[in-house]
Amino acid sequence: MNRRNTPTKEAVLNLLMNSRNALSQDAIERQLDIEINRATIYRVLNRFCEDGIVHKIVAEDGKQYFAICKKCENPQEVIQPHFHFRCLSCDTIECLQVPVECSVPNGYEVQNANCVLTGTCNNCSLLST
Amino acid sequence: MNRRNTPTKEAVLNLLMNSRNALSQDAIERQLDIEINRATIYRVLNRFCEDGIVHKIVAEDGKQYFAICKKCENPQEVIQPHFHFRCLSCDTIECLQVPVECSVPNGYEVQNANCVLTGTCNNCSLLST
DNA sequence: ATTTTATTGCGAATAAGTTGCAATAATATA
DNA sequence: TATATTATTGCAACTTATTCGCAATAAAAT
Ligand SMILES: [Mn+2]
Ligand SMILES: [Mn+2]
Ligand SMILES: [Zn+2]
Ligand SMILES: [Zn+2]
Repeated sequence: MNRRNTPTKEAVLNLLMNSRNALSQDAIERQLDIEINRATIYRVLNRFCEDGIVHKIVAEDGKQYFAICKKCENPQEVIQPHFHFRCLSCDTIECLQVPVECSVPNGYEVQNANCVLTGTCNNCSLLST
Repeated sequence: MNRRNTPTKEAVLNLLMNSRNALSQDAIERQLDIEINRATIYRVLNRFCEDGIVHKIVAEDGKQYFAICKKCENPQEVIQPHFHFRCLSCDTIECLQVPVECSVPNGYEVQNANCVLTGTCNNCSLLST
């Protein structure tokens, strides 16, 4: 399963890298300048996830959102699970720089975390006052 | 919108109260001894949520799971957001007694939390050794 | 230049959850 | 107790997100 470079892949990756928010398939489709099929976008995203380039967040709306792993800082470091924030007002999801540290009961083994806080982001709470 | 007592409501609530796991609509439908329509189950569950009797968890599979608020202990206390654990092996979701404490950036207001850890539960990790 | 096979587009399928509507039944009221 | 009110239910249809099969396309290897 060798990966190939394609315009689609690059376009989606660029979009994710330049976005400060996690994006859903349809947000990606809308924001892309080139037209890419829905199924293809999902396939590209899932491949990115398999390769550890991107991580997937499932929000309480049941939809999948995708974000680049290790944004800024040192892109070497392995990404660790972190919280996400979903603003109900502007309907965006962003990665918080807050690691998920949770002591589970004895014998439990955590492999992954999907943690989404919901509320109002800084921007929106300022606007509403 | 006064609530009425119905066999359906009681059956669903009993099931949830006696279950140690969060249940999805189809799990509920399967486990009920009486036959209840899919839409009805969802409506009952959503009403329970509105009334604060039940809380909803959305897992990474995008499905909704429902669990009684304030199980054992003092049923007076307001339920606080807590972590959930989803075992990939036995495919169950349970409420952990671990509160979600997360310091969000300045100006952010948290209203709700949906936090699901994934991995292997105690039972299943014992079995696999 | 040719071959190999990863990637894509298209349409159809799947699955979860919701909604409109008419029928039913719990509760309030006379 | 009989009647009126309206919350609840069942059914079928609908919506929306995601996946899948398959044939066509196009990277990359030879
Ligand atoms: Mn993230
Ligand atoms: Mn819970
Ligand atoms: Zn916002
Ligand atoms: Zn298990």
